[in-house]
Amino acid sequence: MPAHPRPNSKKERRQESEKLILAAAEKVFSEAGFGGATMQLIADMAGLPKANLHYYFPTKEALYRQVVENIFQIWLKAADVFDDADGPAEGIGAYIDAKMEISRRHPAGSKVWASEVMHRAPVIQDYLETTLLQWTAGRAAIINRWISEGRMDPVDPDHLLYLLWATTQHYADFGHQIETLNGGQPLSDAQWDAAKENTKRIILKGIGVVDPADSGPSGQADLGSRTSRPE
Amino acid sequence: MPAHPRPNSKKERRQESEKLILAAAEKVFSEAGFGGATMQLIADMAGLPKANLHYYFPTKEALYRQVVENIFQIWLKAADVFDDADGPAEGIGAYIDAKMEISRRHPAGSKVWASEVMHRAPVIQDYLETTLLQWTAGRAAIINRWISEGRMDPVDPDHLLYLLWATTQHYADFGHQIETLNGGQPLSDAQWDAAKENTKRIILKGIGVVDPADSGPSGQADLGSRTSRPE
DNA sequence: AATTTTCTTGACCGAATGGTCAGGTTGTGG
DNA sequence: CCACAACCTGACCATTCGGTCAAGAAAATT
Repeated sequence: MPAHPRPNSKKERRQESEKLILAAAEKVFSEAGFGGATMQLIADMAGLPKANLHYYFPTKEALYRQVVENIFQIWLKAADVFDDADGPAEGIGAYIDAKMEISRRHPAGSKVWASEVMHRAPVIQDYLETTLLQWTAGRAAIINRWISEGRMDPVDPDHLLYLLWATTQHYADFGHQIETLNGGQPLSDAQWDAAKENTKRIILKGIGVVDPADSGPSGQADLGSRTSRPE
Repeated sequence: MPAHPRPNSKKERRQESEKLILAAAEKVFSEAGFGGATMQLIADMAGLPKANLHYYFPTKEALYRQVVENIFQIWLKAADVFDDADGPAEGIGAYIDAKMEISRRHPAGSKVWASEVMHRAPVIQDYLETTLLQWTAGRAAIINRWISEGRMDPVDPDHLLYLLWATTQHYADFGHQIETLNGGQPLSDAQWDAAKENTKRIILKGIGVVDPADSGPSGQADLGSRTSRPE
C-alpha cells in the first residue's frame, strides 16, 4: 500500500482507461447512434485494441449504459441552482443558464441522452420512472408555490419544464443545424450569451416574472449582457 | 390504355407499395435509428419480402433519404400559416399550432428528422444550406418587420425561431419521456390543447405581443388545466 | 524471487446485415 | 394470344459485427 498514490497505481490506471473509453464511446455513440456505433470505432478512437474494451466493459450495452448514466448525473446536478433559488427569476434563470452550459460543454452527451429518450429509453426507463419522476414532481411543487405566492403567472408546471428542457437541449441536439444557419460557424461566445439572454428574457417575461434585479434595462435585445457563472 | 384507372393499375400499385414501404421505414428508422434499423425489420413491418424492398429502393440509404425528404416537406409546409398572417400574434400562434400538430400526427417522422440533424445531417445537408437557410432568412425578415412596426419586442429572430422549433419538436422527440412523466399515458386531447395554449401564451407574452384578438378567454390566464394528470 | 492477480491483445467464431441474382409470375399493349 | 416489360421472391454471398479465448506481459503480493 503506497503512502503516496503513484501516478501509475493500479486503480488510477483503471480509472484512466475507463475514462478514456467512456469519452470515446460518448463521441461515437453521439455521432452514429447506438446501432450505428461499433466497438471497433470506439476502440480506434480510444487508441486501444477492441478486445481491451471488452475487458473493461463486457458488452456494448454495458458501455452505452454507463455513458447514458453519466450524462444523466450531469443533467440532474444542474437542478441544484433551481432548488437554492429565492424566487422564479433567480431559479429559472439560473436553471436556463446551467442547462445551456451543459448543451455547450457536453454536446455529445446531450445527444446521447436525446437519442436514448427518443428510442423509448431502452436502458434507462427505470430512471425516468423513479428519479426523474420525483425530480419533476419536486420542481413542479416549487413552481406551484411561486405561483401561489403571486410571483409568476399560473402556468402548468409540467409544460413549463418541457419548455425549459426543449429550448436548452435544442442548442446541443440541433447544434449542427444552428451552425449551418450560422454560416457554417459554431456559435461564438457572444452568440452563446445572446442565446442565453434571449431565452431567459422571453421565458421569464412569458411567465410573468417581474424581478427588478433581472428585468433588464428597458428590454434591449442587445447582446452586451454579462453572464453569471455559477461555480 | 384504360380509360378508368382501375384500382390495381400498374402505377397505382407501385405508388401503394412505395407508400407502404415508406410508412414502415419511417417507423423502424424512428425506433431504431438509421444504424439500428435493418431492411429485414422494415420488410417484416411492411409485410413484404426483403428483396422486394430492394426492387423499389435500391439501397437502405435511398430509402432513408426518401423518408427524410418526406418529413422535411411536411415541416416546410407548416410555414404557410406563418406567411399568410397579419401579425405576430396570428402568425406565430398559428405556427406553434401547426408544428405542435406535426409533432402529434407525425411523431415518427419528427424523430427521424431530429436524428438526421443530430448526426450532422449526412443526407440532407444540402437542404439545410439552401432551402432551410432561405426559409429562415425570409421568416427572420418578417419578424424584424413586425419588430420595426412595434408589434413585438426586439428579439433576435434566429433565437426566437430556435425557441419555436425546440418547444414544438420536443413534444415528438421526447414524447416518450413526457408520456412516462404523465403516468405512462399518452397526452389526451385536452392535454395537447393545454400544451399548445401554454406554449403559445408564454412565448407570445414573452416577446411582448399584445393582440386583443388573440389574448384568449378573458384575458388573464384561466388555463383550464392546473395539473396535467387526469384523476 | 516466487507466485498470484490483473491487464493486454492478436486471432478467431457464429450470427446478422446489406445487397444480389436467376428464375418465376403477373399485368399490358399490340 | 403473344411477346414484352414490369414485378416478385427464395436462395445465396461477401462483409462486418459483437463477443470469446488463450497465451502472454505487467504489476502486486507474499
